Amino acid sequence: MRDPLPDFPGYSLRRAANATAAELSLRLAPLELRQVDASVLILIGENPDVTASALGRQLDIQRANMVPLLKRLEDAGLIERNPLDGKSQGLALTATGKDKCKQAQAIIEKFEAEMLERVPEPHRQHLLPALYALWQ
Amino acid sequence: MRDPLPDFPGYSLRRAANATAAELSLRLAPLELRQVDASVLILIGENPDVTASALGRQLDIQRANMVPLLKRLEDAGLIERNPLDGKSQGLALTATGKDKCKQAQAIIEKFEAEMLERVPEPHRQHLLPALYALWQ
DNA sequence: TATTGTTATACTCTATAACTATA
DNA sequence: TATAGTTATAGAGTATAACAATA
Repeated sequence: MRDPLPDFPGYSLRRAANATAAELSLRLAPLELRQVDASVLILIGENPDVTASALGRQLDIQRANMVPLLKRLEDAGLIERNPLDGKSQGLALTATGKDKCKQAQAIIEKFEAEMLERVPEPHRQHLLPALYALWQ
Repeated sequence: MRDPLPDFPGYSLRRAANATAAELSLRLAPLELRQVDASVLILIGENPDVTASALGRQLDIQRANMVPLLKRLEDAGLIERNPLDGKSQGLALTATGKDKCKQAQAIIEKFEAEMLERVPEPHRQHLLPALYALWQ
């Protein structure tokens, strides 16, 4: 079939994102974590006592949608909430959460490395800076 | 906030894809087309008498999900169906569809050019080949 | 036996509006 | 007055299973 679409960087960007996201999801499935769960765990791990609102802003997730997401992580025993003042609550990883987060990071780092290996050498080092420029 | 995520190519890939897709959607909105609608119109334009199933395979869209998509385009008067045999139907652009497709292509090409301009010069030419390697 | 087009449905993800309580 | 957390809900987008008709 004649298909001019893959020559559009925007189209290939979407297809590449879909393909890699699908694969990472499969690899995280044994941990019973979605990608966004792993992202949240990593951010909480790096920023103890971060609030749900701040996480949402950083990850481009609406406050309202953080509620069920954090509830799932809390119900799974991975995070805990500590009141900072009367209205804010700081998030932190539990011991189980820290362990799960480490496992997720190992999977992600392996995945990222393998992903980069698929990119032909001359282009490899340019991928991250190019992508970065498109959303930062 | 400490955030190691943007240094993961896979994460930046997803963020870049989301950001650019959101912008292209805004630009296509005046035509009352979604991105996938534009993709379908372009493919039909390049491949007269293509079938719904073949389109789905090319675009990674399930047969079942092509039905409401094509119905919308047909109801909008952009495509028409011609029986190829007893069970397959060839798709083609109507005159209105050809016009709409041209407008969409103009918007997309302008968008793609502006998107590439945002990528610093030394990285620009490497983006498409790098992305291509990740999903093809 | 495989494929096309289709229906129905469920599930996830996301967006929006509204409400309360507090800073 | 702005912000944090929450609830409820609606809309996309996608996945799955099943079916009839035809190749």
